[in-house]
Amino acid sequence: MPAPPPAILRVALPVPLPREFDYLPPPGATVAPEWLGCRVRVPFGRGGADLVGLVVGVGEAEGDPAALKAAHERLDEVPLLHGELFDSLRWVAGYYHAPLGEVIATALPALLRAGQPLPDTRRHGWAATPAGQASATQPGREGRPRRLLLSLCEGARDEDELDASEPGWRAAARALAARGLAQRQAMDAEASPRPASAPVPTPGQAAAIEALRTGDGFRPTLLEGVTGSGKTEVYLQAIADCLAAGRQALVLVPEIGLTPQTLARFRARLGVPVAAFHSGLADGERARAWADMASGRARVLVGTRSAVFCPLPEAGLLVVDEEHDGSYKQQDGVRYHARDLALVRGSKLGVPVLLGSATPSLESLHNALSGRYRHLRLTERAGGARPPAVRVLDVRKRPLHDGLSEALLEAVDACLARGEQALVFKNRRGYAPVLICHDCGWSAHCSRCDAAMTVHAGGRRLICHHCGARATPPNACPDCASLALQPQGAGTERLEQALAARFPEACLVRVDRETTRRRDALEKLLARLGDGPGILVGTQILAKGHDLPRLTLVAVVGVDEGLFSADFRAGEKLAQLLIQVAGRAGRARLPGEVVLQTHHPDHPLLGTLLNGGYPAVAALQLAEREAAAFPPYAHLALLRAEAGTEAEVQGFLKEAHAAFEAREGVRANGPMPAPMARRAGKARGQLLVDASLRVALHAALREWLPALRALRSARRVRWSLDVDPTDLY
DNA sequence: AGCACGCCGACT
DNA sequence: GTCGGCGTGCTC
Repeated sequence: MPAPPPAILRVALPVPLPREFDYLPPPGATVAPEWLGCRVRVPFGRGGADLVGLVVGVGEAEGDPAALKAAHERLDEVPLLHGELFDSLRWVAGYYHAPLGEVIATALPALLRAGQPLPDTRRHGWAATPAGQASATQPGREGRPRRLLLSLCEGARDEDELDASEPGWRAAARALAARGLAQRQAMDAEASPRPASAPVPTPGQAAAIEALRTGDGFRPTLLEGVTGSGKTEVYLQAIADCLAAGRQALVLVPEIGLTPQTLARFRARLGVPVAAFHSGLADGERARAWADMASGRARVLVGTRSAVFCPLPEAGLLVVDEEHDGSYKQQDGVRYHARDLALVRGSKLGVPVLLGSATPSLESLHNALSGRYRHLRLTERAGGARPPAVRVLDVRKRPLHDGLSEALLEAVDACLARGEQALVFKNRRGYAPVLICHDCGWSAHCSRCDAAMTVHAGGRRLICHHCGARATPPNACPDCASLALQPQGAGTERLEQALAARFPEACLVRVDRETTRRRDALEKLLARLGDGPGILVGTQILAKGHDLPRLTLVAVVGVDEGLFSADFRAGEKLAQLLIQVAGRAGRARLPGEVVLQTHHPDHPLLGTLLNGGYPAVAALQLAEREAAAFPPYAHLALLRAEAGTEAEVQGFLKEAHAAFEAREGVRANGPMPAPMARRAGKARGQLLVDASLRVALHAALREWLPALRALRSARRVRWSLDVDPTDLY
C-alpha cells in the first residue's frame, strides 16, 4: 500500500494574485484540521522574504510535493479567523473580486497582519506599592504623579478607566513605577459601572423600540428619523436589549461621527465595556479592541468603516448609524462598503441589522419601500423642538459682499442680537476657489491636475486640493501681464474674514479640514464657541453630530455648485447635505431658522426639498434613477485606469472593452471621459459596466478579470475594479 | 505588489 | 571599463 502523499497547507497571502499557495508544514509538524484559520509565516518569492498568511485549507498535494516550500512556523494555537467572520471575508473576496489574501490583510489590524500574537485581553490596572502607600503619607512635590499616587492609595484603578478619566496618566504611572511607588497588575473580575437610567422616550421612539423587540434572527430595519428625533436613543435601547440577552453589539458610525462625547454617552448608558475602533487609535489599541471583541470581554464595539471586520462571536445586533454616509465606502484597495458588509454579516450571523439615517441612501430606501427591509420612522423631534423654518434667499442681481448677501448678514445680525449662535455653511475651504484675471479671463490651474488652484492665506498662496501642490500667486497675469488678478468666489476662509469685519464683537470660529487637522481640534473649537452669541463658519464637517443648543440660524451659502453636477448621485448627496446641515438649527428649546442663499431659487430640487422634504426628493430621484436605469434599479462596476500618458490609459481601456464578452443585460460603456482626466500628473480614464441583474454583472466580471490580467497593455497602467462605485471618477 | 534577471547610456 | 535605467516574468 503506497504511503499517502504528505498533507499540505493552502495559504492565502497578502499579494494581489487571485489564488492561494500550497506549503508543506514546518519541519517536524503534522497538518491537522486545527490549522484552519491560523496564521503561518512562510517564505515567498525568490528573495525569500517572509510573509504572514492564513491557512484557508488543508489537504493533499495536487502536483509534486517536492516542488513545495515548507512554512516557517505556525503563529496561532487557536484559529484567528473562523466561522462567520471567515465566511464573510470569503464573501467580500467574491463580491468585490479581490484576492482572499488581500481581503484578509484588509480585515486584520496591522499588528495581527504583521504576525504579532493576539493581545492579552485580561484587564490590567495600577496599584500603589507598600512604598507608595508610605510615600503618600509624607509631604511630596505636587504634580501629576503625586495626584495619581494619592488616587491609587485609595484602591487599584483599571487602565481603561484611567484612559477615560485621567488624560496623560501613563507618563505619571511610568514615573511612579520607576521609583517603585506603583505597579501594574492584572485586575480581578471587572466591576461594571451601573448603567445610567434611560430618559423617557418620545412616543415615536417608544414605538420603534417596541417594534425592534419583535422577532429575532436576521432582519434589516431602516430607521428613518428626522434630524434631532433621537435615533441614538433607539440604538441605545436596542443595544441594551441585546446586552440583556447576553449578546454583543456592533455600532458603525461615520468617520467624523466617532467623538469622545459619542463614546462617553454609550459607556455611561450601557454599563458594559465599550470598545472603540477608528483610525485615530494606535496599532496596539486597535489590536486590543479586536481581541477584546474576539474574547467576548468587550460587549459593544463602536467604530468606523473598518470596525465591520471585528469578530462578533456572540453577536446580537448590528447598527449602522447615518447609513447613507459616504465614508462607509472604502476608496482604495479592497473597495468594500461597510454598510453592505454589515448586512451580509447580519445575515450570516442571524441577527438584526439596524440602519439609521435622517436621509437614507436611495439604495436602502428602495429596499425599505419594496418591503425587503422593515421601515420605521421617527417624524417628531425629541424634546419638543420644532422643525426649523426654511427661507430661500434669491440673490440674483443682488450685490454680494465676499459671497454673502445683505439679507443673510441681517439674519446673522438678528441672531447674534438675540444672544444666539449662527452657522454659516459653505462646502468649500480656502479663501476662494479660483484666481482669475479680470482682463483676459486667465485662471490659475494646477500643472499636474485638470483643476483650478484654490486661493489660500488671504490670497498669498495657491493650493491644489487634488494633489496638494502649492504655488505662489503671480503678481501679473501670465497671459496678458495685467495686474487685475482677483480671487473669484468665496471659501470658508474668506467668509470668516468677511464675517469678522462685519461682526467684530462676535465670537467667530471656522471649522474645516484646515482648522481641525489636529486631534480633538473640533472639540476645542466648539468649546471656544461656548454658550454665548457667536458664529460658526465651516464645511460639511459641521453637518452632523454635535448638538449645539444655542444654534438657531443655519445660513447655507454654497449650494449652486451641487445643483448642476454631472454625477448621477449629486442630487441625492446635495439633498442629504442640506437636510443634515439644516438639522443643526434649533435642536433644543429655541426655534431654528434656515436661510438658503442661491442663484437658482426655481431649481426643482430646491422646490421639492422645501415643499416635501427629503422623502419627496428621494421619491423624485428614485423615479429618475428608474427611468435612466441607474442604481438602485441597475448595478454598476467601474474599471479605473491610471498611467503616465493618455495613450496608455486609452489603449488599455479599449483592449479591456474588447475583451469584455457581451451577455444578456450587461453592457460595458466607454472608455468614458473621466471628469478629471489628469490628476497628480497622471492620466486617468474609466470604463463603466452596468447590468440589470446583480448575478449577471458578477458572472460577467468573473469571466472578464482573468482576461484583463492577461492583457499586455494592463502592465503599463495601474488599474482597479470598483464594484458598486459611489463616485464615478 | 515586490523582486530578480536582463539588455543599453553617462560616469569613476 | 562599470553603475543603473525600468521592461518582463514569477511567486506554492
